[in-house]
Amino acid sequence: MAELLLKERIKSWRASILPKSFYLRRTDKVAEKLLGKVLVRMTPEGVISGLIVEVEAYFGSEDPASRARKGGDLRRTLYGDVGLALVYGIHRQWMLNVVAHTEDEGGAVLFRSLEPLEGLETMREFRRVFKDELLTTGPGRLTKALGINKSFHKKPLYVRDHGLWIEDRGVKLREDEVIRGFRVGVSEDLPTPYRFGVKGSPFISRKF
DNA sequence: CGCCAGATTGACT
DNA sequence: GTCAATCTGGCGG
Repeated sequence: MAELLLKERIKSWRASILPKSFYLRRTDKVAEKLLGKVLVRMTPEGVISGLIVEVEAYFGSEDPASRARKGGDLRRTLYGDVGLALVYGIHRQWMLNVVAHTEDEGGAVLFRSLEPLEGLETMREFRRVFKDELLTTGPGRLTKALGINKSFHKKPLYVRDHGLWIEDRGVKLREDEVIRGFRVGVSEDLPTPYRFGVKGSPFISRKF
């Protein structure tokens, strides 16, 4: 299969931040639409960014793998305002999600893998690895590479104020360039696959 | 405060 | 392939 690098398709003059309304629709639809968008982090060291090549959709309490099942703040956040970051820790890694769902529903999209775009030197510093394929391929790896931690929890990603946002730089994916699979690492999944990836990207975290 | 499950990673056989 | 490090959040007491 031919390798697909999304950075070669960037039309940077069209860069625009994704508005809050982008996240107010079915969680799986948002997940699919996030592929090819750019996750941007502004740090004192400069801009760090990556193209989104792999995501997963998680729903509300009816989803056996959803953190909504846990109750507490995670559940409240999943059912709350869309467009906010949802950050939580597991096995000493930070997981980055964005809250996305229709009215009265709960749901969020997990960022699983990026194609590194800007600030690779800083990423290597944060990650302490030197192979580009290992910088941002995995949910725990990408948060570390971008310097994302719990302080971003519940921060809106549709404004630049907090140094973390998502942009559209005009990268378009055809329907046949998106692959689906079952979610990674969950003990109990739904009968429908809710993992989405860019077909042919060398920056997918694990084989579909 | 203690217990425990967990959307992972990296080291090692 | 196996496996454990090491930490967060929720919940019971």
